[in-house]
Amino acid sequence: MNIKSQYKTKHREELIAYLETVAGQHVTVSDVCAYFQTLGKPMGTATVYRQMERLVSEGMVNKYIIDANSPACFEYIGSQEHCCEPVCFHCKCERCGVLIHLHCDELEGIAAHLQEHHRFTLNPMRTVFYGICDRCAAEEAAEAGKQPDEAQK
Amino acid sequence: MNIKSQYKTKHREELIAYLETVAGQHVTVSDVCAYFQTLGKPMGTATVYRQMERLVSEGMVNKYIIDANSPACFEYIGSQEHCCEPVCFHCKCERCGVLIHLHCDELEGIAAHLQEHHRFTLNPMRTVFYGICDRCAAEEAAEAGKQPDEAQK
DNA sequence: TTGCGTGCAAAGGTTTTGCATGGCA
DNA sequence: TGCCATGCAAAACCTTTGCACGCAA
Repeated sequence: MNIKSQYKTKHREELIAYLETVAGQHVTVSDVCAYFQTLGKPMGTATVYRQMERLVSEGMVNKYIIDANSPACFEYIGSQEHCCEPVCFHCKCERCGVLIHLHCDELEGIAAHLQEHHRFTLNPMRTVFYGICDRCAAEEAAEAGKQPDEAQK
Repeated sequence: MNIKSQYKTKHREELIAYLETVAGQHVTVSDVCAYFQTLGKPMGTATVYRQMERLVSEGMVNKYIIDANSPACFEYIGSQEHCCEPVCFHCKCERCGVLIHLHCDELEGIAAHLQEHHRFTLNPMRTVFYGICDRCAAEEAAEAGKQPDEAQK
């Protein structure tokens, strides 16, 4: 699960530094490229993809697939210092994009259940629950109330 | 949530008939096209996409987005004739990529739990549990035993 | 007859890959 | 010095779209 090589290049450090400044938000590869472009320190698309892939497998960054046609979103989560004792679960609102961190014993039971009954070793760092947060649910309900036939799109 | 038009074309009927025969399994658009190709009744890619989109909005088919690089998976659920809930959960192995789909009452409790205790409306169609399948876990353990430093790739 | 459905091809966008060059250790 | 990282460009891939024709109602 660990990555071996890893030269500590300037690009890598700058990328991590930038990600830290937007921790808790989601950024796309093109966001990253645009940012370094404006800094006068352009970073190639391939480089960003390759570094992101590595950061994801290192557990330092989460990757979210919102939609097949949208670019992937990345979120810096650091070294999970805040998630040390219990496992940290993430819920992502598909509508407003808010990311909710949960420390919940009952959810931890999922991992045990999957292991025992389905022989599947869950990786909570990589797993994201997609859905609708309560605020968006309320807003959608309100919209549906106004225009019952146009709730979608 | 309903679609208006709807001519009852032959392609549509044949597509639904095929989907019924693979109910409970995942199929991609290219699977569908390949199937009709072998039947000598080729169906255009665009047609399949357009019909699938409609079937999804009609609630007859579920669409699953597993990974940014994988094609979307579709699953026929019909008119919910079969007793259980139409939604299934997915486990994706990070190592070999195998996709496991589960119809599991205990996992469905998660949705209820998230709703009641965290006010989060889970979307099981978008949610994928990442982890390691049992076969890969066994292989990794074997590799780790042989060569502790080369578990990956 | 009207207008949706279909097929083909091309476009759109994201992500990956090949290869030569540059930088870290 | 060796090997990884980078950049550029091109490829690969899935999905959508435009347009002309065919078919359902």
